[in-house]
Amino acid sequence: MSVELSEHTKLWKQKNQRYYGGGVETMAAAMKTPFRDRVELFTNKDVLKDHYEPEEILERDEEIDQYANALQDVVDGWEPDNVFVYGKTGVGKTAVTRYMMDALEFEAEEREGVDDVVSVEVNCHHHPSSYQAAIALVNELRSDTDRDPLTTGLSTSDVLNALFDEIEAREGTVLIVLDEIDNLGDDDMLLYQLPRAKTNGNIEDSQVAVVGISNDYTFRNDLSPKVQDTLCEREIKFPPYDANELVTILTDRAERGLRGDVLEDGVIPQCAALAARDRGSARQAIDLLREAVNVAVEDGREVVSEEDVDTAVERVERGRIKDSIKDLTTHGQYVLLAVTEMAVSGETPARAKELYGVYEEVAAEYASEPLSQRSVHDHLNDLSMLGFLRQHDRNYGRGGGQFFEYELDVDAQMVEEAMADETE
DNA sequence: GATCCACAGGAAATAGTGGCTT
DNA sequence: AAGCCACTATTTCCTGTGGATC
Repeated sequence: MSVELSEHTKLWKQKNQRYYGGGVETMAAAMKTPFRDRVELFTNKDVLKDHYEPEEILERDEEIDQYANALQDVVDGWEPDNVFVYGKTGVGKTAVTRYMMDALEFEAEEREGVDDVVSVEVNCHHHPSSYQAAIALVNELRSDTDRDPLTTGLSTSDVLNALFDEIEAREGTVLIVLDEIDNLGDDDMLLYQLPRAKTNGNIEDSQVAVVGISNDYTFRNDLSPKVQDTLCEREIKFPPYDANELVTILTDRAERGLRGDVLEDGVIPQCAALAARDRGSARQAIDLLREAVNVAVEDGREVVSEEDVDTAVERVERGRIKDSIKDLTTHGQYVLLAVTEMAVSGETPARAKELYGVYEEVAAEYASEPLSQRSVHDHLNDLSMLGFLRQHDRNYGRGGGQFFEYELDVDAQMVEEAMADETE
């Protein structure tokens, strides 16, 4: 009986034969490794990664002007306005804000008679309540001193007082940047307290301004009116990038991060067009470009073609789904699986009641007590918000009543793959 | 125009986690 | 160790709602 040997097993056997057969001196010389020679297309990989911060901001001149206008008071030595920045993900809000903060700190240093400026940034995605964000702010402010960081367990007022103390100790202008501020939901406490710290006498020697960054414009309307007025003294809107702007950005990144001759002419325009049509996000466009290059590299080719972009689209989408599935609670995942199962057997759109039955089976498969219907409702709602599901409002009146039907809004196969990795 | 279906989703209560203070 | 405190995920109970039907 003969077994078909894999490519790598054959190589391994050959190596052993050559070495133990005495043909070569060392193991290394006999070795033919599974690693291939491949041509390096990147000159700097970081430039195309998510966390890369561009040193130059492109195609956002108008927004930078508006920003500078809003913060001019700081440079002139006045109490600054609070700023509310909004726009979808990947349109440069955070990058421009960081750039402005650096510029501001520098400018304040240069000018005579202007107080020092300090900026602290906290991402509310990781600290999704006023309380937690306040703690993070204190720790951020303490990070360049030798004071111990705060942990949870303190009462709200203790945390606030600690925060005011830190701000006061700076004796200058403190700009508090709250990124992804919509994650605070309707928890106003911090947003209410900070702008009023001065009038309430919590702070005397320093000045505070809040810069709120939000993906979601409706967040502004959810705030209580009092907070809305103070927080949104200045509003700066970041529109999505159009295809031309994305071409500029991608061209710049390609020049910094790739060898000169690796992209076919159509690649950058195609990435730009796809991203512009979808969300107008620079991050998305750059992800596409990077993955397209990776596809070519893995294939051992030296030139990136437009077909590689098509493959990249699928990969990026898959990665996105995988990441957000990871963030779901286990029961959120089961509910999603239930919908996926029904979608595969062609039973969607389905109403919550039907889905609940399938969900119970899924939970049983994972030896988990099923949650109540009410909770599954909430999970279905969450999944719709996150873009996994689409909700259809149905109303058949007296005979049928009002209810929702749900269907999958992403590729069923991708969900199954991602879930398989997740629950292994 | 009143009625009523079949839910959606709000409110309050509960259980459980993790960490600080005394 | 006991007592707080904040926070999350969940359950139970219950009110609200749009529009087809009476």
